[in-house]
Amino acid sequence: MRWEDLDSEACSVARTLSVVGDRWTLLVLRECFLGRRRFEEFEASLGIARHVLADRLKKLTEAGVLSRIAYQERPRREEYRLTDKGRALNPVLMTLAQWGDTYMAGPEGPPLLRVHNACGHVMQGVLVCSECGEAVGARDITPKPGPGAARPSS
Amino acid sequence: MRWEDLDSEACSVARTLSVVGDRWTLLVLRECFLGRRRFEEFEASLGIARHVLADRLKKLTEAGVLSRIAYQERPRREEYRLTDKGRALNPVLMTLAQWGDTYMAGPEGPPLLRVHNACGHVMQGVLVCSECGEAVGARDITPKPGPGAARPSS
DNA sequence: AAGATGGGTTCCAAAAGGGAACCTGTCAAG
DNA sequence: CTTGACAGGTTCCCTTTTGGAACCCATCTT
Repeated sequence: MRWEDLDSEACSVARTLSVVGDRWTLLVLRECFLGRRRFEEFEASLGIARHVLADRLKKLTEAGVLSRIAYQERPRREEYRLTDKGRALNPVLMTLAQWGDTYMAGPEGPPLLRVHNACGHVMQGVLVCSECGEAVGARDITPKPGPGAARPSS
Repeated sequence: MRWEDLDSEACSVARTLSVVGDRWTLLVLRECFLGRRRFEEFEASLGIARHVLADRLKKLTEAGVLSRIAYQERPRREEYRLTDKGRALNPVLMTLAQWGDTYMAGPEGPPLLRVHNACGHVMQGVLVCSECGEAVGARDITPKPGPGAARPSS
């Protein structure tokens, strides 16, 4: 299977990965959530090859996850900012970070904490059911075909 | 930067991606959460090259995300099951799936729905603050260095 | 005129991936 | 007792993607 074909799979995970499932893309997005916006900032903080970075930024922009916005004319310079669609990926980054906090941190503890602005505490994100509000684990849910299941090779 | 060096980055996202950040790994895990366990099942449902699948399963097993368990002797056959560490990745898969449901689904809607066993409703996972219980968005949190920040090249 | 800056593009060698064929135990059938 | 099937890999070859470094280009600054 080719990587670009993933977006036509009848699976939202696969479709999402067709956009962000690349080696570097999620790290670029991590930098975005930390406030990074400029090409050179991404390069310096990630150590990514420049042409790979250029390619990822282009693809993320085409996908509507980032937008290029000029921050000065003459010489024209553009920076990359998260769109709403991009900010909607925050839960993915948070859950990735929390798994790393739990399973990949050294004895000192996690490298980065998250403070909830509203309540002021260091927090963890907890995934709860939108309907009943209870926390949900892997075994608490049952998958069921949805309306978009088995699209007839559209 | 080399891919394997990611686990020594002072960032939990990077460390997590050093385990699951590969093109195929998250799709293998999706299959695990859907109940797939055997080599041939993974191959058939993913269309992945066999040696790549063998490599990913080996790496996930070494990382403690999957475990190999014999389901018959003579001939010895083994299957791959999620460990607790692996099941802890469920929030990552759920948030990926939900982003895809929102932004990548066709007009028909998402291909797969999730039913919460406890309350019986079709649900979305909502990320809430562990301290105050409020839903958290990208702009509601402020990162702050944690105890494991800037490890002195341990 | 000689840098410096920001944001890329080009080139080459090395690594990873796709596809198909081949290998290894074990059992079942003829 | 040879042939086939099954599960789970491994090998081989060729294409695509990376990593790394060099080069390009428009615009200020000295």
